[in-house]
Amino acid sequence: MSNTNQPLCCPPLQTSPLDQVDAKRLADVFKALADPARLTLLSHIASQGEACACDLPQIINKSQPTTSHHLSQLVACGLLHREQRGKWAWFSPNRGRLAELRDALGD
Amino acid sequence: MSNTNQPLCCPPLQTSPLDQVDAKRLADVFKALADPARLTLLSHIASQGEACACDLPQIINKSQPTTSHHLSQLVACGLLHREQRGKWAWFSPNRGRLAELRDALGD
DNA sequence: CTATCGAATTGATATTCATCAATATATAGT
DNA sequence: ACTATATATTGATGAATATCAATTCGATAG
Repeated sequence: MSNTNQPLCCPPLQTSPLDQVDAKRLADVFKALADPARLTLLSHIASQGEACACDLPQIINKSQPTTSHHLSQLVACGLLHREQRGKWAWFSPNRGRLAELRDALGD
Repeated sequence: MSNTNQPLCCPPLQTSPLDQVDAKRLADVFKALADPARLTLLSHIASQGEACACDLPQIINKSQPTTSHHLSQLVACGLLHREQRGKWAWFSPNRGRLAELRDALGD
């Protein structure tokens, strides 16, 4: 999907009309936030600073594959970073991306 | 759906873990933003200050019923206000709600 | 090299959602 | 009341998505 290191897009929503490309890019990120389980994951990870994948199925009360799937989506749209440490996968928030989102919403 | 005049929810995502109720509430609003057509509508309306429904199908290049459906969703989650003026329906942004969303994302 | 354990992928299913054509509702003017 | 126009609702359909069980992939330890 999108390159996580590249800026997301666009001047603030309320300032000038979005063009088609930016609307699609933004929608893809909001899509990732449009699910209670993913919001819970993101919030949990962001408030801790980081979290091990091994602990996350219990946080959202879903199976391991489902949890993995949600995490992948958050990584794919650049909201989370993933790091392998030995056998374990650790996730941390991409606060820059969250700031970009805030800016896109705002004035 | 949710009461538009009531505050949306929750301390910032990155500050403390969302509880289930807040996660659901937030997800519902993000769901409304998770579509390019709705983002385009919101952005168009917010940058103009207001807009007549009559002009909006051409903005997103979709049918009148589809456009109406998208507008309803944006109103339902409190992102847009709707006002009837004679035969026409006018929509304006709920900037307060957008600010709440920004706060929910941010630090 | 093999066994083990954590995480991702595959395949299947049920649900949600975007979209449009057709129809209904509402508002204004004659 | 009747007509015309703007918007909403209904019903149907195809596409996308969340979820899990089963399997595969990957990494470490013996």
